[in-house]
Amino acid sequence: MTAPVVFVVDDDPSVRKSLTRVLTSAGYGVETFGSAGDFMARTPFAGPCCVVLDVSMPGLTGLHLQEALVGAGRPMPIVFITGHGDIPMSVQAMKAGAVDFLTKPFAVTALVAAVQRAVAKGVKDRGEEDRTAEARARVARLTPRETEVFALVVTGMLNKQIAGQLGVGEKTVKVHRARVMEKMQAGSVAELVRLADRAGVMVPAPPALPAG
Amino acid sequence: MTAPVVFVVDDDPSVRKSLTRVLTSAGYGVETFGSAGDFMARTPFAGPCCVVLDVSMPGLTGLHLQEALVGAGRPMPIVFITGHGDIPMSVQAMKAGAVDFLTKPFAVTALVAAVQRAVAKGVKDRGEEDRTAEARARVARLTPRETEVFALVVTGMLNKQIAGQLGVGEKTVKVHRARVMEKMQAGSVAELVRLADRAGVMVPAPPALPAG
DNA sequence: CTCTGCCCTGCACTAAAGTCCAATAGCATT
DNA sequence: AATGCTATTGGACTTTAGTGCAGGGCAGAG
Repeated sequence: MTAPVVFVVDDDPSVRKSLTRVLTSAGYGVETFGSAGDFMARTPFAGPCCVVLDVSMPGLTGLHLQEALVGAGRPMPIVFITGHGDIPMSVQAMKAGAVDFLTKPFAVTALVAAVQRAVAKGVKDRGEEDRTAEARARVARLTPRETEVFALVVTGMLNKQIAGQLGVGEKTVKVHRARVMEKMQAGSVAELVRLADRAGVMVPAPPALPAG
Repeated sequence: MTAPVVFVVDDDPSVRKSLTRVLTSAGYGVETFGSAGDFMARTPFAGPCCVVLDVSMPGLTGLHLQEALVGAGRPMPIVFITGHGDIPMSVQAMKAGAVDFLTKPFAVTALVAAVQRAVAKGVKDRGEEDRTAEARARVARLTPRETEVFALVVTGMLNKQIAGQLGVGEKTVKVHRARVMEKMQAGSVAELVRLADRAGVMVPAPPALPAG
């Protein structure tokens, strides 16, 4: 059981030092960075973690780093700290998903509490993402036809109806369906439906009828 | 097609007047209130709407009103405006779900844009809530036994397994199951699963085996 | 050309789910 | 006692889903 890691990003060495002391004594692992760029260069961390970030820094600001992390598909829970922030800045940060936005001087307990919430959120979000990614990965292994059948099955349609919709025999649907269950590693329709919803599977538009 | 309504809550009559002018010309219906209490007393509005709220008011503040609305099970999207706010205040508001937090003086376009986002969010959230409430209402109509069967069906278990789990005959399960489908107005297992997930149905703990 | 992957299908059969009709029984309310 | 809701089950039967084995066609890679 490794302790959660807090990444401190601040251009002021004395702030880094004091935050390190506080967070370490609170039981967290701590890594410090002097600029947003330095942090972005770090290898993505897989375990429980969060970022404590100074909003105003030379070069990439904290808000920019926040955007960059999201843009890089590497979203992380962020606790902002600032000495000279303003309301629009804090609002933007919160809109972009920040966990908290503290102004100096702040109580140590407030920071630790925020970090704790951030780590918890990170773990939760990571779990969600992982499961969604796994579901999508499985969907990606389906052949085009299997994907179509999959989408219709989770609609609740009968094999017969699916067959009609796709213009193939019912038997064919059964075969595809069996493969879908296997590839999606679903033991039941219920599981299949949940996997579909998680992966965001959409029903394909039904083809125009050839004529009544 | 009625226009969305914006509820303006501000203790300053001149602000109410100018906001009314701006929002009306932007195509919104507007109702103004001089205090949080006045607004709480209003009959809940069913259509698309949002609140434009001054944070600092005598009596109940904007932040308190925000809490009160949530506490009353009547959450509404809120756009805060303030002349003398601070960062902690804005952060608290955003954490509590505010759509935006504008400081005076603000651009009219910024307000209108925020209101538009708020109304959109309100419509979306309302829809979600309605559907969840509907699902729960249906679940509430189930008898205890039906509820158990329901919970197990959406797990993906076979009738035979459910029968074993509940200690009844497979036939009995079929009967309950049919009633569940009817009462839940589900046309397929897929729909049933989605209703269950939306209503937050949990699987009951399996009874201890009588002995291996 | 062969091999492989994808798509389509038929037949036969088992298992599971859904649908009627009908009946018994406990429990609570009226 | 009568009525109504819930829970339970049986029997008979139809419809679906799932499985195994068999085949065919088509297109791209080697």
